[in-house]
Amino acid sequence: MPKISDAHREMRRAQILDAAWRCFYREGVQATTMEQIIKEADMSASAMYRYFGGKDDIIFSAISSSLTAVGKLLEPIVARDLAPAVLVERVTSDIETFSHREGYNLAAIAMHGWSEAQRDEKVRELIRGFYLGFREQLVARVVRWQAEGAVAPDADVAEVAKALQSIILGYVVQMSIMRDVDPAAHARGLAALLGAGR
Amino acid sequence: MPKISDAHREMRRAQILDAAWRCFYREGVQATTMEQIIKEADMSASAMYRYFGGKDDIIFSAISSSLTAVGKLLEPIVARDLAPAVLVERVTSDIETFSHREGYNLAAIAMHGWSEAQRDEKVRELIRGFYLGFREQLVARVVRWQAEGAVAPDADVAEVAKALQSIILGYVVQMSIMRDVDPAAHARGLAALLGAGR
Amino acid sequence: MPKISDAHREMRRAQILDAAWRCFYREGVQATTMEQIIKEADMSASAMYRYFGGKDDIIFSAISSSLTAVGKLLEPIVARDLAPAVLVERVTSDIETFSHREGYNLAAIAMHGWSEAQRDEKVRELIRGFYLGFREQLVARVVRWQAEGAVAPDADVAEVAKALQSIILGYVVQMSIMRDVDPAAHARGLAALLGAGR
Amino acid sequence: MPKISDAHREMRRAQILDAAWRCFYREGVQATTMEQIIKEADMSASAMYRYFGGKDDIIFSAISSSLTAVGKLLEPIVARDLAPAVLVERVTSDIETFSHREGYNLAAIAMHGWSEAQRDEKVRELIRGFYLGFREQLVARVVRWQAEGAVAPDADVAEVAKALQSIILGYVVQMSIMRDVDPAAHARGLAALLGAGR
DNA sequence: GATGAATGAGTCTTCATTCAT
DNA sequence: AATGAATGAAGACTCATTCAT
Repeated sequence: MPKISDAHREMRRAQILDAAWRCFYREGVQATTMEQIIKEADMSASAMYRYFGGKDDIIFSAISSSLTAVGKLLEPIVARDLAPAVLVERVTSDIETFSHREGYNLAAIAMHGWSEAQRDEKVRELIRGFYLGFREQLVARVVRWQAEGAVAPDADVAEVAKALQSIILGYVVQMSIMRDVDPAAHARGLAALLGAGR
Repeated sequence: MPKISDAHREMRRAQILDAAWRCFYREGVQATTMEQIIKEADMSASAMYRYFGGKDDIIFSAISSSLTAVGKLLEPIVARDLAPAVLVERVTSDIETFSHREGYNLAAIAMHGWSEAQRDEKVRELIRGFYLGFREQLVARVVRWQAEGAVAPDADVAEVAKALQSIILGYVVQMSIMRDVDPAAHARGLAALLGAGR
Repeated sequence: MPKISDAHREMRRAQILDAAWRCFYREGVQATTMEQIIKEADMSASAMYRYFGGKDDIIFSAISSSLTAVGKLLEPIVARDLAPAVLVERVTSDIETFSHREGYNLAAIAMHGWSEAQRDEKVRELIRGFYLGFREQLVARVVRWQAEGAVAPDADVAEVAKALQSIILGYVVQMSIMRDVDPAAHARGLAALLGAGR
Repeated sequence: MPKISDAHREMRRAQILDAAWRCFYREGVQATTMEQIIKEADMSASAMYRYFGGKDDIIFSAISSSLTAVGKLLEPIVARDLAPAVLVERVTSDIETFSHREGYNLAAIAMHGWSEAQRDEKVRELIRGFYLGFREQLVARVVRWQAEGAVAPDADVAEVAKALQSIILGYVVQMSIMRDVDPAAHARGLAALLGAGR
């Protein structure tokens, strides 16, 4: 009897979070009203409050689920044995693909999440934790590059990972603001710059 | 006589925009209320509407004036003859300094501005225009690096500038979310990565 | 077969009314929500509506059953042959005992009932009817006091009963507001005052 | 300039509290909506919130101002040199007169206040403090009766005052529930009862 | 007979903006 | 030019009640 209830509950929650992101993407997180989310999710106000404690809960859960989705997307790429510029290309390319396939702009969502993080410490901790986890994976990647001789043996791997993460995050910014970047071209530009290190 | 009025007007506008940023930084752009700005600027509601058309006008003007300030800060650095990693270090270092000196977090402001850009096309055009202008300066810088042999002669300078801009923007993201980056270390990490291009 | 059903029905109704009073006592009658009663009675919303027509029905029935309980409590006391001050002491003492034994504060319940009576004529009629019935018993008591010479032969027994009822009701008020009254002390104070009539 | 503001403020607050009592009297405290008070006070919702922090603030202030009014009414009566039954008659008679003159039923208001006191400790403390203050005046009165020989010299004056207060409070209850009491008849009944103490 | 998810109307409160003074 | 009291519309959230299962 309650078996249906549990699966049903998760389905409803996902339906609501999806609707929320479609609104957040269009209107911004704070400017989105509960009424908009409710209408987008095609349910009643009171039904919504059965699944989430309130607007803050929806915002937090939406950002959280978004990060989980991005994590699932990027983890396998970083695990592969790719050179720096190629890694950046694959990551940015997958972000682009994911954005368009899912119907909501992942880059726009990131901007809203970062903004929200500035005013809500809990959200900042959530995003920060996720990014630090991703950075750990980058560190592991850099360690292997170092073993292969692709990175100087005396380099601080943590510092390299931070620089690498800057490039990826900066791409997302340009993707959502200038909208004139392209994974392949960006990777070529990076590769040319990498050669400049000599 | 109207000269004083004009100067007065500009002073009042600046006072309001400063107050607005202090609020936006704490609360987020959309979540900030006019009442908060009014109290922070220490003036009456009606006085406020004498200097700005409304909330949207304040948001747009605040972002615009912020960009102008950042432009003035960065232009001289890009004009100097610095190697890539050094350039990035100087730019990020100046952003850090500027943030703390002015009493409001420039990185946080950037997040809010980018978020706002996703829902207000006019704001996006404003920021985009500014970033494209900055990129032009980076292109000029890359051209000179190419002339000096620091960048491969067959590289597309626009692509290189975009990659460079990613690094700077990504630094700002990490500065506002992870808050564990440091201009010098970040530049060292980048330098190590640049050497990887061989 | 319908006999069990009837007994079951009455048990369920009593269970609900008990739960309702525990809520009313804590939250006030109007401020109590159906959800609170439902949770306190540990049943489903729809089950509740099978036994009562709605919130108003529960309120009315709860007050009614409460009055019945108080009636059963007080009737035997008034029937006994006690002097005025002793009667008041026994009545107030039994109200105190009943309050604590049953786990819900009878005096608090009275306040809520009286308040509800101000806005719902049906409730007022219910309580009024009960109090008039109790007063009848007091009248009978006063008649006997008069016969015994304890009350002046020319006194209007109805007026004396009203005065007596005031003392009892006023005790309940002080019990729920000041919470510093005690049946014995109160009766002693009354006895001292009674002597003042000479 | 702000001189008008202060007088204006108090006038507005009084206007709102008056409107609130008219509503509380009809609907009960909790069941009264802000919309009703707003309409009754003939102002906008936002204007209301300029003068009171919210519904709870209005409730508390309304009860508080009501107690102050009752205090002003009763103090001079208790100060006079009257016999017990006469004192009760004057007090109840003035409460009756005040109720009808002011256009809102003071007894009904008392019921609502007592009920509210059961669920809001701050309200209970407010009312309790007021009643204890009134009781102090009664104690002073009893002391003088004792000096005059109208009360037994060994009686505990505090206990007598409590009994006296019960009679007054109980009258108010009967006034609002049975609505068949009358100050003079009630005082006569009390006097007959007082004589019963011999 | 029982459940608990769903609802629409309503609740308190706040907002950006205006206007009499 | 300046004030700050006032507003109508909208904000988040809750309620008593019903109905498909």
